[in-house]
Order: sequence, then C-alpha cells, then structure tokens
Amino acid sequence: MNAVATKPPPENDLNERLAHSGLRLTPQRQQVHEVLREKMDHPTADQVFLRAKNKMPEISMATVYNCLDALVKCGMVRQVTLDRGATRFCPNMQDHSHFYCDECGSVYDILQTISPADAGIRLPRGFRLKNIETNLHGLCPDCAAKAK
Amino acid sequence: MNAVATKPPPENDLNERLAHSGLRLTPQRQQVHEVLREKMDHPTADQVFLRAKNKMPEISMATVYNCLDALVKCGMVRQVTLDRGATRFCPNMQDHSHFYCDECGSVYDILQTISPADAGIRLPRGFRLKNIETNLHGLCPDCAAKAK
DNA sequence: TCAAGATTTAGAATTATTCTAAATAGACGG
DNA sequence: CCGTCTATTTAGAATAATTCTAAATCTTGA
Ligand SMILES: [Mn+2]
Ligand SMILES: [Mn+2]
Ligand SMILES: [Zn+2]
Ligand SMILES: [Zn+2]
Repeated sequence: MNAVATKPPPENDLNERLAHSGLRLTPQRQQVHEVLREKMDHPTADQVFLRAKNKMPEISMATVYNCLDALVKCGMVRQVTLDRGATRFCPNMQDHSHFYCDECGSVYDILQTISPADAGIRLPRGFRLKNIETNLHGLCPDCAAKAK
Repeated sequence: MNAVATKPPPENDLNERLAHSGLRLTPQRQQVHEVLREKMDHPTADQVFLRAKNKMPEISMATVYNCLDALVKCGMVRQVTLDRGATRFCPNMQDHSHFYCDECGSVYDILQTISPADAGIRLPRGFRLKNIETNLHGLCPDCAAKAK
C-alpha cells in the first residue's frame, strides 16, 4: 500500500478529485488549497481567508467556507476539530494523527496512527466504520520546556 | 491499574474531585452532572441546559457552561468535539472512544480493551503526551441498515 | 457577625458558521 | 462567437455557539 509509487503529482489530483465529485476547479478553490499547502499549520477558516486575500484580494469569507467544504468533500483536505474553537483544516491526506498542545493551541502532524485492532476496539454489530481519527493531547516541545 | 478495586462510589467522587481542584460542590454542578449521567447520549450544552431546567428551573445557560467547565476541569466529564457543531459532553470517564454517525449525528461509547497509550505511539522528542482521543466515523446500525 | 472569595445569573458581546439572493463566470451546443 | 444554463462567488444578514461582564447571592471561616 505504501511501496507502490503510482501517486500522481498532487496538483493534477486537485482537478481530478474535484471533477470526480462533480465539482469544478476554480481559481478560488485552487488558491485555498495552495494556502493550505504553503503552511501546513492547520489554520482556521478565518486564517485561510486572511492568507488567501494576499494573492486574491476579492475573495470572500463565504467563498473560503465554500471552498474548504468542496475540498473536504472531494477528499483533498481534512477537517480537524480539537476543542471548542474554530475548526482547523489540513491538506495532508496521508494517514496521520494530530497532536494538539493544550497550552498554546498549536497542532502538529504525527505520522503514526493506531489501527482499531491495536487500540483494542471492537465495534458492536451493525456499525459501519468509515475512518478513524486520533487526536493526541498534551504539551508541544516549547510549552513542555517552559512548564519545567 | 485496573485490577485493584479502590474506586469509591461515583457520587462521593464528585464532591472529592471538585474539592481536589479547589472547586465547591454546588446544587447546580450536582444537577448538571446528574443530567449527564441520566442519559448518556452526549448532549450539547444547550441540551444539558434544557434538561437541567426541569428539576431546577432557575438555572441559567451561563451556569451550565460554568458547571460543565468545572466538571471537565476536575476530571468528572469529558468534552467531545466531533464536527463543526456544538461540543458534546460525556460523563463516562472509563477509557473509551466515540463512534460518530456521519448520517444522523448520534454518538456512541465504544469500549476499548487496550488503553490507546499502550498502543505504541511514538512521539518526536520534546512532546509531552497527556491523553489520546479516538473518534470513529461511520454509520450507526440504524443508518447503515437504511443505506442498504 | 462580617469579610473574602466563589458561584450564579441575565444579558450583552463576541466568535464561528450558515444562509440568502443577486452577480458573475465558465462550459456547452449551435 | 453567441446565448443559455448552471455552478460558483459574493456581500451581507442571520443564526448558532460560546464567552464575557458586572451585579446579586451564597459559603466559608475568622
Ligand atoms: Mn494534519
Ligand atoms: Mn462517551
Ligand atoms: Zn504549545
Ligand atoms: Zn445514524
């Protein structure tokens, strides 16, 4: 699953994946996606809006939400909800989990996931599992150092 | 860790745990906690408010938020954030994960046989892990049946 | 009994997200 | 190219979720 390198360059992917979901590739969707890939710090919709405005000053907040929803729907972006604050967005579609610093709120990709089997999870009859989300909570290196 | 049965009855626990965090046991906190234990369907703050009002008509929304925060802080309640909607609350402090039905939004407790901490996540140097949260997404039995 | 501090409360304020309706863009058939 | 059709974008209003504020109330413990 990991050994065969048939993955097309991610940019083509965007076009195709949108099409596959009956969605068009628009400058705005492209821009929002680029913003996410540029700095993979899991920004909120609001932060995406501010960053996208630099290259595309006319873009609106509603469009950013629309684009993010489109990108999530077609599987190019993941939604990350970690606390009561705004939802964050992640363009890394590799299997990974998120480390959330309870102190400063920063989010890190952790390239390791727990399979349900490893976690000892057994679903009762009838449930249909689609995907698993693992969120690690604690202190980031900076905050851990300060805490000492 | 699991074998020694020194756990006091959960109601005493509430008093003690609050005290341990420098918080008082108040009728409102008790009521909010009771509401959560009565129907463990992971209600939102709003739903907790409505249910609590039945026995305690003067309780306010602000108090419900305050109480929920207090209960979370002292470790009697878990916060569950699953999508862009309102945060949900869970009074089950056993090690378990949550199944979220993407179709109808219902949430189920899924018991784990192995603590995820033991499942072998390896963090880069410097990170201090406090706890792991596992969210399962898919279809609940009802929705899975309808989907066929 | 009193002072200090914690908690509750109503309502205002803020933040996050969704909705609405009109304008625009772009694909497609002719 | 032209006109039509539909998807998308847009501004702003509306709604939903949460937090804040300041005053009232309660509790605790000198
Ligand atoms: Mn990520
Ligand atoms: Mn639960
Ligand atoms: Zn941090
Ligand atoms: Zn369902």
